[in-house]
Amino acid sequence: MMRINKLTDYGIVIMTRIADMDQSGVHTAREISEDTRIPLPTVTRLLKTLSGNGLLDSQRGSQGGYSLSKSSDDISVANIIETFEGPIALTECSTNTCECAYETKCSVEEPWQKINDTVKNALEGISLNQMTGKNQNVGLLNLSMTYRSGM
Amino acid sequence: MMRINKLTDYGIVIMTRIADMDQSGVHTAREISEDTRIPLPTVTRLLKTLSGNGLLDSQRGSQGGYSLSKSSDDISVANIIETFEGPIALTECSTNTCECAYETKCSVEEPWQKINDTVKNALEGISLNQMTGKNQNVGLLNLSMTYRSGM
DNA sequence: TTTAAATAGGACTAATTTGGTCCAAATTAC
DNA sequence: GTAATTTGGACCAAATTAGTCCTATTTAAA
Repeated sequence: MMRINKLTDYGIVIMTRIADMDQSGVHTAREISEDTRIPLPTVTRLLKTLSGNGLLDSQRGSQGGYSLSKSSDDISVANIIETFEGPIALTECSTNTCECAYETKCSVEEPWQKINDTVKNALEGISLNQMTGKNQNVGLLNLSMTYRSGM
Repeated sequence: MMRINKLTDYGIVIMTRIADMDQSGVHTAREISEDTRIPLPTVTRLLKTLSGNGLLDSQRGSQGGYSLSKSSDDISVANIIETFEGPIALTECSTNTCECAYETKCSVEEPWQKINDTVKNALEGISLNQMTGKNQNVGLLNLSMTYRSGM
């Protein structure tokens, strides 16, 4: 159904939640799990991935936890998705590793590249800040202005 | 990796191939299989789905086969994707059956709706004709003008 | 009217991906 | 030193996807 994965969805929920809470503060896996009701083992795994990819800073040990590595204005939905799913590409053909077993695919390659760029641009245009509750309305206005003008 | 399914990809290849060949002619599953090198059983299943959803007309019996149900200008990539994967929606939240088990998801719902609209618009803007070899360059020009102006 | 060439419908299995859990190790504050 | 954390990785279960196969139906043409 051309969905992003559930874990990616969770990842966005978690990032949004951290941004919604104290942005400068440090939050533990347990805290986030209780807050989002996503099971703890799953949350820890997601947090590891997010920090491993530089979207979160981590602090080990007692009183440790995770915090945003940069402002929620500077983190895009595309950043989060790519953390979990790799480069945004609807078909293999649009990645560099295209083998094109069927020759017809190749005539189709460039249009796909454009399609993927469009999708990627859309996702890069949404900041984490726009996903939070506080700034939701502002974010929506910006967003709809951004993409409607071209369609 | 946020990909469309392999079968959907095949579906697009098959439709493109039919559009590339004689558009008004009738083509059998065997012919298309040999042409695209996609295994026959898989091709027959895909063709059944495509005709069942109205993108292809089918004619049974000897001398039968499949043909485009309408002009390749009037068939979009979105049409083909939706045939195999249902409504284009990156998250469940953006469909009508959203249950929002985690309350944070809801603050995120509207941005997602916008994102999905963007993706959907992009895919609706690509016609099958633009995917074919002949009209490739023309199609690309149109496409890039369409979506670049807004980004 | 028989036969061959097609599509139609659906059941079924294998392969792959995804979701989720768990454990042992390393780090840090108190 | 101890408790609270993250880190890294292995592991399994569940769900989805890919692919095949069989039988029925339809149609053109010999």
